[in-house]
Amino acid sequence: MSKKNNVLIWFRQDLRLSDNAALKAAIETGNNIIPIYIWSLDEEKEASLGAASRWWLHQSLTSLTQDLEQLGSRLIIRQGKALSILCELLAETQANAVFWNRCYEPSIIERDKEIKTYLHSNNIEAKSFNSQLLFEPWTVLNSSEKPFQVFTPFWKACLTRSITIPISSPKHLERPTKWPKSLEIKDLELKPKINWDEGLKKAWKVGEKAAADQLNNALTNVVAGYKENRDRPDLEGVSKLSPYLHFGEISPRQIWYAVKSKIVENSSYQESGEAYLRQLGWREFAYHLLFWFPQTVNKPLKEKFARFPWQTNKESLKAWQQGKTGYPIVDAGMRELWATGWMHNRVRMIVASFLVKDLLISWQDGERWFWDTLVDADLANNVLGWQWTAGCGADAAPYFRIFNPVSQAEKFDPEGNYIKRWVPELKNLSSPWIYKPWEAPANILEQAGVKLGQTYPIRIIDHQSARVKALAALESIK
DNA sequence: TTTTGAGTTGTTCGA
DNA sequence: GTCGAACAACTCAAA
Repeated sequence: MSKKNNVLIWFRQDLRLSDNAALKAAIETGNNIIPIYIWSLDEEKEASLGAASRWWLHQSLTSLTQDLEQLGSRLIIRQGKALSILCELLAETQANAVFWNRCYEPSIIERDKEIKTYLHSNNIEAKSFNSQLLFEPWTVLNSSEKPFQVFTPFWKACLTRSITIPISSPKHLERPTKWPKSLEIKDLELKPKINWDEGLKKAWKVGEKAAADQLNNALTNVVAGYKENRDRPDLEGVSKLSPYLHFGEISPRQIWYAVKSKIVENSSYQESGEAYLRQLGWREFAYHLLFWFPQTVNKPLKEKFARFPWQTNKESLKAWQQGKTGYPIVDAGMRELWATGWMHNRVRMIVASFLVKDLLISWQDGERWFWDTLVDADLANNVLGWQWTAGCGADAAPYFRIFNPVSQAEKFDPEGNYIKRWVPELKNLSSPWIYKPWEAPANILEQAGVKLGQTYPIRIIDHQSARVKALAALESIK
């Protein structure tokens, strides 16, 4: 019997065993599989994780390790520059191949190219696969062979293509005769040093199994009512799959086919099902734009926005970050974010519009805060969302679309339950005062136990005049 | 080739 | 209270 070779399977943003194209290809070589994870702190600068995402990663690696052990395998963890670590591991294990699934952050694309070139020149097989997107960004072009900059035609073009059917999990992984050394997960120091993660622990179960449960829950309880409830932060109206998607604990193809089969089962599911899948389309669009316009990581796509008169105001920024703006819906959102590492998408738009258009603080400041506090922080999606709100991105919101934080709250949190949950000091106020406590009569405030400036902040800005200023600022860059 | 209409997520104003 | 219009500029695709 001939001795088998070893092959490295390099886990990155694909922390799952099912529908993992690189893993499948590694298995098909018939060789022994050595699963590895490399924590490259300094190297992946644009994608280097924020605190909430690190917390998630710790849990996710723990879960992946357990899942691999069930297959008789392990996860080898190392820390350092990816190429150096790969070379070390190749030497230690005598492996002759490295397989991975592609990432699309510009700095990671560059790094991975260098790694591939280096390995090939040293006669190591290095192969990358698509397991994170429905469509590779370079394959979706308009009739002039250029990247789309408007969502609807982009998505229409996508829908004419076929989507690869997901692969099921392996039952067993061949192990090497000798395992290389591994760090322990705790050595990566991903968990916070001070104990601020209680809310995250309560809000989330992490890992591939949890992702599948979350999807099943969404298929049963969310997707059918998606069209109607997706904008309601007070209800269970969205799937909350974003962090699982970011870390690759579930793949978009798995979600795609799960929703499609629900539609086939029950045609009344169709309209909402397709509205839901369209959101996967937005994720694709974000990756597509980041690939074609990598400078948008920190620069506005619409160049005239480089001249926009952004304000620096540390106090206002801090009030926004801490959920102390005096606008209940904004504060509720920012506090939900801080407590759970997540915020409802409708509320993300409201708080982002408030930062960018009411406070005139740059979208990059908002983007950084979201990056650090979201468990689903994802470069492509975060940049698209903030540029869209600021009006400087592809297919952006029109400049005159300035969200009114009072009417948005009245419309999408009609009972005020979302506000009451996250801003409990207002819980005894009723409609309409809960949306605008500064207009409430003194006796109402008193009955509700609210003292503006003491129990709840006085609003830091007047929306009506802020709106006028924002329009003038936008006029100034025309 | 040129033209035309439509395009995730809104607000305000005046009839 | 409800309703329609106006609020740019530009990309894209179909006519």
